Amino acid sequence: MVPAASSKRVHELWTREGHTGVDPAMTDSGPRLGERLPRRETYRHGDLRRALLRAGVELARDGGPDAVVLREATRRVGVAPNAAYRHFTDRQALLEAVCAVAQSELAVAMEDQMAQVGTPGENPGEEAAWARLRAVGHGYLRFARLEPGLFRTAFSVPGDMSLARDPELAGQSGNTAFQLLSSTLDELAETGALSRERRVGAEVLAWSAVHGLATLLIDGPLREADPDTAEAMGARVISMVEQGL
Amino acid sequence: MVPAASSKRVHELWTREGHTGVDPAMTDSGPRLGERLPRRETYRHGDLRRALLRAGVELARDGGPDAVVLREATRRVGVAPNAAYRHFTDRQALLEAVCAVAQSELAVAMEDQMAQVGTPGENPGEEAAWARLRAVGHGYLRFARLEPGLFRTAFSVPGDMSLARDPELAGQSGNTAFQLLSSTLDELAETGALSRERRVGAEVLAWSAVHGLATLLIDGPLREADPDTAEAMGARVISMVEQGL
DNA sequence: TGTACATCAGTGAACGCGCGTTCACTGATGTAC
DNA sequence: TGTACATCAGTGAACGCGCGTTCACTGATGTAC
Repeated sequence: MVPAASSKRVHELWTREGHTGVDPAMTDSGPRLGERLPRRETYRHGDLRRALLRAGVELARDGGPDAVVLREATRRVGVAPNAAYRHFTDRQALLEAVCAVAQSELAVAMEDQMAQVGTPGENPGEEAAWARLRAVGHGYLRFARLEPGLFRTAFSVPGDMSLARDPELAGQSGNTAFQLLSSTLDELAETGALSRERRVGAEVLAWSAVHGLATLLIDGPLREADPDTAEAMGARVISMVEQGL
Repeated sequence: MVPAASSKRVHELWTREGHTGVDPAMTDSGPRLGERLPRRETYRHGDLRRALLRAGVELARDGGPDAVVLREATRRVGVAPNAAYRHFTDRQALLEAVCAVAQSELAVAMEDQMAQVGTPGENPGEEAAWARLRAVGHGYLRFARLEPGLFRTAFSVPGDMSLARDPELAGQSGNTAFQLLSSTLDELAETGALSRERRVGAEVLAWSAVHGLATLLIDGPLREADPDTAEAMGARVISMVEQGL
């Protein structure tokens, strides 16, 4: 519909190799970042890669990773099934791109919660650091409950800790979900709230607790829990982490 | 091959409606429970339902819930694809039966760990109660790491906490995984190690932490961790639960 | 005890489905002269 | 500025695959007489 801004440079900013944080085009559709004049307004389609990615994200949102079906994405965009192969080598490549978006959105959800506490610069001290840790956890749980399909997609693609710092998976601050957790724990160590010894490997402790609750709530036996109960469980799990660290 | 013992009563003991604990026929193949003489040695096949279930469990073991493919199960048993419909209403019914076996095996894995500590009768007191709680967690993690396919299958079928006490999902003691956790926490409350207030909802805390680590280790970003690291992470998560409860 | 019959576990063939992917193509776009 | 040409994004048709499921059947088993 609306042709996207697309000098090659700008175009690349919004494709797999370049973006940081959640691609605004996943929700908007107007031209972006007009620092350079677009050399042309459209390709044949306009910007099929991004359109397919957006369709893939919607599929993941509604049905998780298995719902990211290449033919359905092309159908939604109004294009022949094989057109996708101009932009993704195969279905797996599309799924991986969608997964990266999902991870970015997770990081953004965590940043949103953290913003309510303020940055360490704005709001220093031990108690604020603990509050930021709680915000990390609540953001994670909130995203899982509000976007279960994307949450599942974020963890669906083979990939290990080597990606934990991949800027492609980052939120608006340029940090990934893992980095947000990690730097908050660093801060707790710096304020002295956490001994050096206890700091080591603390990521796994916090992450396990919150990830487990998220999984049990959205896919597991706790899936029938109402939002208030889920919220209360989240608060208790997070408080267990605080005490147990 | 080997015809199974099968008076109607005995037969039902090993089918969906009747069994407790892990069906030994999932691993053995000889006749069982000979208290009654079999009225006949075989059906056409012998005992197709159980054979299909066993094949389904092997598929789940190797590839998780998605690998439980009805046609493949019949192929392995050496029977026409539609023969399965004499014993399962559809593929979902087979998957649910496999899921029940997986949950039983999880409970058994936990019982095995707990047996090393001894029952509350054999080994009473607060410290032993904590040791039993650690055993519950280690059994859970051990099963996830040794049988990731079955672990994923155990949590793959829609079903909520109303099944938490379903004898069909129980281990050898007749308790489900959830009941093993729950009664261990009860014991901690009785010895005074856990106040009434902290006892409430404690299942979710312990379960979340351990389930989260299991998920991250087998399907998630920690999947590359070597066994020793995984073991150490498990110990730390469990110790966090102890301190955080 | 022997025979006719009913049951129902398993067969054989076929169905429609939707998927991912490949092929040779076409025609709008951007570029070289 | 105008024309010929190369590029390559998207087309149209088709492929093979494996799945779950349905149908009318057959023939061994257990039962009624």
